[in-house]
Amino acid sequence: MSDPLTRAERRAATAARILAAAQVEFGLHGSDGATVRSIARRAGVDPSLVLQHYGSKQGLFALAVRPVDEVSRADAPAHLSEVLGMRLRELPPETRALMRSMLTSPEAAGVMRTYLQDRVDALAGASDAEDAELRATVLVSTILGLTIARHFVGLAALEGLEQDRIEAVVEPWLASLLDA
Amino acid sequence: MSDPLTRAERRAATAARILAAAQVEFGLHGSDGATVRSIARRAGVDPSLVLQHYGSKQGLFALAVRPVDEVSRADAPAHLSEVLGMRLRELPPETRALMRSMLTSPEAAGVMRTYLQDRVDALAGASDAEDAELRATVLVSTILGLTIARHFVGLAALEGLEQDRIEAVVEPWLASLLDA
DNA sequence: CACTTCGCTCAACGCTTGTAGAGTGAAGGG
DNA sequence: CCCTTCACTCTACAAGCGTTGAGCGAAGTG
Repeated sequence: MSDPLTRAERRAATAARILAAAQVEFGLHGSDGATVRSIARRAGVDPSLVLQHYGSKQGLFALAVRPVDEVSRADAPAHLSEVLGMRLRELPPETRALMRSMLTSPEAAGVMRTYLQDRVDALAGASDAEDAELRATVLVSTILGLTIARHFVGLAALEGLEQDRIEAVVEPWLASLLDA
Repeated sequence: MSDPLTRAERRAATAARILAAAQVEFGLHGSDGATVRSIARRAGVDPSLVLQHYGSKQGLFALAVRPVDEVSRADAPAHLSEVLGMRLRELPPETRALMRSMLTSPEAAGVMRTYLQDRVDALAGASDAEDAELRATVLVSTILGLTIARHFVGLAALEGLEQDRIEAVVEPWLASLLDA
């Protein structure tokens, strides 16, 4: 069933375990609140091993919050409802880690800015209206706000799994911003 | 011109200076990143004096991020455009401090949740639609997202002082959410 | 079976943090 | 003018941090 793993494979496996643990810890406590020791504890490993693998806490953080590049869709607006749906569900670990630190870590803020601006550009490029970029920015900011309100602040109306009802209200409203 | 200040007055003045310094530092670096020493340095005071005045760093933080209670308007929706305008300008120090820490400090998150939920309730109470609370929550979350995108992430289209143009796009769009 | 490689742990460092307590010197009351 | 009060500073400590280098023991090689 399971082949005996080679030394390199075992090493790669623990490296991956450490990275996953780091994403969880950064996602729970932010880039400052999460410590090398807490990450190591979660990965079941000695603290110094974390640094042997990733050089420094900062290097590990940079990897942990790197967004997985999504396939850029031609039909950007149609892609929107999909993104909205994902942001209202459970967030993937690297997204959680990035968002948790975006207000206190300049590095995370930079990654977030680049990521969001890319989204804005893709969205604005699909339109040729006067205010295209501004409208796209407002739309992206709205999804950002909903994600924070849902997963980090915990506003009552966004809790629970009445996700369909939320999308039913939000989606047409978002669409109306681009049409106008 | 200036009356000689009594001892109590001088003490109160330095206390206020420390609180103001704390709001700036918390606003710049968050509740963890700001240190008692950095706050004291900014206030031109010894670190231990900070604690003699406010007991602990946490106590000082709690005071520093306490929202100034605004007069609750009867015409909540009309109040909206005013709030939106303020959030697009420079943020007051206590708001900046609160927002900076809302993702990494459970205490700040709690204060923010209460504050936003109050806004939602005031807004939803003015309507009697089916989805009133959900729509109010989405609206409040949108303003939150715009504020973060403008002041903390720095999306290009929200920078600069084209505030009027932004409001011209956003205000009617927000209003349409409540009317529908 | 001997020898090397190397993934991993152990122990320790220098530094910064929040906080406590003693000390100081000027303001204020008799 | 003396003596108390007290706003403020100085010094110190224990804890936790990121990071480093030496050592161990099992996996791989001949």
